[in-house]
Amino acid sequence: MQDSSSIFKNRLKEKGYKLTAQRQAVLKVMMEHEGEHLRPEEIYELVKGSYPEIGLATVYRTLALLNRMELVYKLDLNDGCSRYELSRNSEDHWHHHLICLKCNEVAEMEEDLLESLEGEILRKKGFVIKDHKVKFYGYCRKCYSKMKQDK
Amino acid sequence: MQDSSSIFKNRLKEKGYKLTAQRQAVLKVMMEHEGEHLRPEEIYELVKGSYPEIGLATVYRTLALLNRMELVYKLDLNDGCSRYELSRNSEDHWHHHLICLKCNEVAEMEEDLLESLEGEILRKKGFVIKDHKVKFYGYCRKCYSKMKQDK
DNA sequence: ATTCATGCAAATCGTTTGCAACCCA
DNA sequence: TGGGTTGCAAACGATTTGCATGAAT
Repeated sequence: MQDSSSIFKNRLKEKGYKLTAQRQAVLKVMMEHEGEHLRPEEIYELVKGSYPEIGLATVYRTLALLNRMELVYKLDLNDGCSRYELSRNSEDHWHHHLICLKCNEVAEMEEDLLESLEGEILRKKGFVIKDHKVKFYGYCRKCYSKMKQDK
Repeated sequence: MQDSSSIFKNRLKEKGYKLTAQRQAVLKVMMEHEGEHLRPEEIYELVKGSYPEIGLATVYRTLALLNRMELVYKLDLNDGCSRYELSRNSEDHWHHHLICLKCNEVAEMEEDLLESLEGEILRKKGFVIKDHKVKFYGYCRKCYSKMKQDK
């Protein structure tokens, strides 16, 4: 079993790309924040902790690279910017996000309850699914009970 | 049963907003292109057919207004811009999009196969779902059979 | 030594906003 | 008449790019 950073090294070598301190620093930040949905700007600030000279453009370029290598996952929560998170492993492509309309918190569901749906889509539409993104908008437990109370 | 433009007139009146030629022109374009996923820029060009003096900012403002009134639906296909489509009716919030990774065509699925999933999420997470957006990425029938052939 | 990567600043893209003129109710 | 609405241009925020320098192989 390999961790993200050794996978990264291997894939860089494969493609003839270089392993730089900046690239390692970005990946390290992503690994230290597994499960979070970070904006490029935030990642930039965090990386500056261990590598102060880094430029924002490099962060963008590195995130795009990590995304192509499936080490991070790019997501769009419809809040005007893109967000990145470490992928748990490259096999799992299930990302269910529960977005609270009240407090804007983003919770996750890992479960792949959509599998039966994929079979149905293949049968009905002949469409072969490789990935999906699912977002649910609503009210989280906390906000929902507060809303009932206030009423 | 009311059509979109009479709903629009009523809701504008309700809120003390005004019915202008520009607003009518934008809605007309959206109605003439039901089922399509148009970019604001495209909508702008189309509206100029019947209303050449219109400004792009007005198109944006009108689309935001129509979206708030649930007469159009804003979607994000992760291609770097937002897209709008006429909503069939304000009750249905199910928008399943099948996005082909080969030809980029966007097909739709209307069916609300996710309903049982919503019950489960409520039970497990206490999260009350008001809306959801589901995107499936893969290969459409046409591209998939072409790929098998070419191989 | 070569080639790729970086930092910076300028450029770009989609979108929003300030404002004076305009026009529906 | 008066307040919402428009068109224009300028402002905006996120992201990308050109380029000379710097670093990894």
